[in-house]
Amino acid sequence: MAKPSQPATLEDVAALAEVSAKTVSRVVNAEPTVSVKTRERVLRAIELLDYKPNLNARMLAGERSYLIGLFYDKPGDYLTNFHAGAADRCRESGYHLMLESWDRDSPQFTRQVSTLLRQMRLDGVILLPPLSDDVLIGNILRDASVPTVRIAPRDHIEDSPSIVIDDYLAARQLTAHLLSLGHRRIGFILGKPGHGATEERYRGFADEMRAQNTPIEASLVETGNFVFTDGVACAQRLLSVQSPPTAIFASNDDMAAAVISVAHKRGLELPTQLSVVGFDDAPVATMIWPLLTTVRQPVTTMARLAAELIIENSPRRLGWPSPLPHRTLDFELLVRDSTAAPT
Amino acid sequence: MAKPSQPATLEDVAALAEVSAKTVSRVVNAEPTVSVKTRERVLRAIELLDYKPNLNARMLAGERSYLIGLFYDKPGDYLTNFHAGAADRCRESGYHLMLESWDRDSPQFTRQVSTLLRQMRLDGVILLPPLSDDVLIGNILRDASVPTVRIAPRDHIEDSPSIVIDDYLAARQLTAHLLSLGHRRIGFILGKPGHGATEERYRGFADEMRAQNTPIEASLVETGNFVFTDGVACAQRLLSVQSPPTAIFASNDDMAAAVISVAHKRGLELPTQLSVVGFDDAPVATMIWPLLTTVRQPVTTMARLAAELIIENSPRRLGWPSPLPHRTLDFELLVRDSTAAPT
DNA sequence: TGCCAAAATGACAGCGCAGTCAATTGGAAT
DNA sequence: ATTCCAATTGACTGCGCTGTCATTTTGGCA
Repeated sequence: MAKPSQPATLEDVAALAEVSAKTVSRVVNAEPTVSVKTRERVLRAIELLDYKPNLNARMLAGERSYLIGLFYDKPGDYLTNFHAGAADRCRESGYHLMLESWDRDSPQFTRQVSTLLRQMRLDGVILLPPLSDDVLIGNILRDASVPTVRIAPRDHIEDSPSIVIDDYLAARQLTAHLLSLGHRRIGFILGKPGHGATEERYRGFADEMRAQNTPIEASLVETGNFVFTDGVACAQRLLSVQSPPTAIFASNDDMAAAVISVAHKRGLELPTQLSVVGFDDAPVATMIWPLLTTVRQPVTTMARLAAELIIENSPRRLGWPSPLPHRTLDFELLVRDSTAAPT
Repeated sequence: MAKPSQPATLEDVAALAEVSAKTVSRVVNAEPTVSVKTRERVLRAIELLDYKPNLNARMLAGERSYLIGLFYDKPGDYLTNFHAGAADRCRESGYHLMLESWDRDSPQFTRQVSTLLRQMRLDGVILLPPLSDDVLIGNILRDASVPTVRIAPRDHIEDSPSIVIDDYLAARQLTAHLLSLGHRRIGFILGKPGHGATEERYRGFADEMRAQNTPIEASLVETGNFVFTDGVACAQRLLSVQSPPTAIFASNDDMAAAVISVAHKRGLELPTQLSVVGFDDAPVATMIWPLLTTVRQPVTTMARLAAELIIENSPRRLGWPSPLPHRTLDFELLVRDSTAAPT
């Protein structure tokens, strides 16, 4: 592995292998029309010169960019995991990730996105919630015909693949767990209205309650917008009603942590006097006591899959395969220390 | 703002403005040698065609890439904030961030990094801890002469700028806070050995204790490696000694959360029976009860600054200005609910 | 052996821009 | 008006690669 001060180019390899630059290009791009003998000679030259194709040139000349956009707006802690998973998959195929942070509420949002898209070709874009449900950005991407994969969108959008877990089913199972422990008065803290997960998780809760003939009291349903501070307020209200719930289902772990912190402050004994479940297995879920019973999404796997969908469809620019890939991945129910039978 | 299906190029603008492509290039790059009249005409044409320079072409043709690498390996929660800050600053100057996740312990680490560097020109790289102290990656970047900014490195490395907060001073102040409350037996949980912050924070603690004639007991110093689970073990040991400490200084918030969770589990009354301080103002700091007394690093500001250093030095490829910029930013002492006078 | 289609290879242009250097212009000084 | 220099502008090239299409080679078959 020689290490020339000036990186080797296609021409250099071509000269060494005594073929044309175009043939080297063919080998690099794994085009089938190269004889075995030639291919091997070229590969040896590539090895020898430690040749790496220049991405910028490829982007400029070719129709691929080897770049995938990962767009987010105020994500939770999972961003790090998600990025790691997607980056990993990208590296395997010589792709790269361009992580872009947007502010959906900024007046410049639209302009910024379309500027980016026209500045560089992206082979695809992965949309993280809540961007997965954003019509504006969806349209921009469609108009620019950038293949888009949505993570956990509210609805299946019929022009782009999506990757989800079954929030509804997970919520049902979590509720069933609480019910099986003997809880009957269960409080529920909703996420942010309009967010896909908010509806599904509540629907799962409500259906399971109904299935087991347990009434849902209106006074025990609060809206916490997925954030800790709102969760605190919800918990306080929930625990102040005449006959407080024996268990609380928070739509995510941050809000569950809020419930637990309020309970601690009030001197409640956990989990005996109050059971709490969250959702997401966020870092905080295992950084408090009692450890949260929650649902884990396979974030890293989702990320890999999202990147993979784009990478695999990138060469042929024919659009997505049909039927459109909508993958539902398995979640994991994590029963930990925050749930117990009511006293 | 017309919206042609085919993005406008330099040529298009040149034609409309009735100048040469090169002149448009000059305007776009804010070169001084363009007459006011011409510049205005060109600017109008740019506006009209909504022209955006193609990044790939710029990278290929010019000596700049408008790309900054943000390299990390297992960062904490602050990554999201850091990325957002850096991305923000980048966008202001038409730059982009390439977030790269490495595994320092992987045998392919070196090869992967140098492959990336030869695949695309980066105008600079920002190294997040613990990569800031990594000699291997430092050398690769130096050999490739990629301007590098280190975040919170252990030592000032004299060939690249760094951005730090004064961990030592912050730790002293945090310790002084505990001391002023009346604590004398104070436990300490160290971070990961070798990590820059680990040493500085302990040094600050030790110096302040010494300055106030308070002995440090060897049995009250544990090593928690900055992670929650190790923090749990440390806390258990610390609270099991014959006469346990009345306060515990954890080198970061995750470990402080661990102390609090153990205390809850043991039924200790917080903060009266045990005061706890953390470091970083991580998300968990405000997602538990009692809210953590801690130190906030201006992560977003650090990120902006790091990006800015690279952006500003990018045009002239003369290397860093001298003296080398080593910025120490102000931290913020956040006294919240986890500290009180001992009973 | 010769013929032909298929397979393999190469020549060349051009992606969109910035660097180089030569050509032109403008204006101040004479 | 003339001269001269600095300010301004443009022509041209090449960055490293891929797409297109022409050319050469190969192998199967008559």
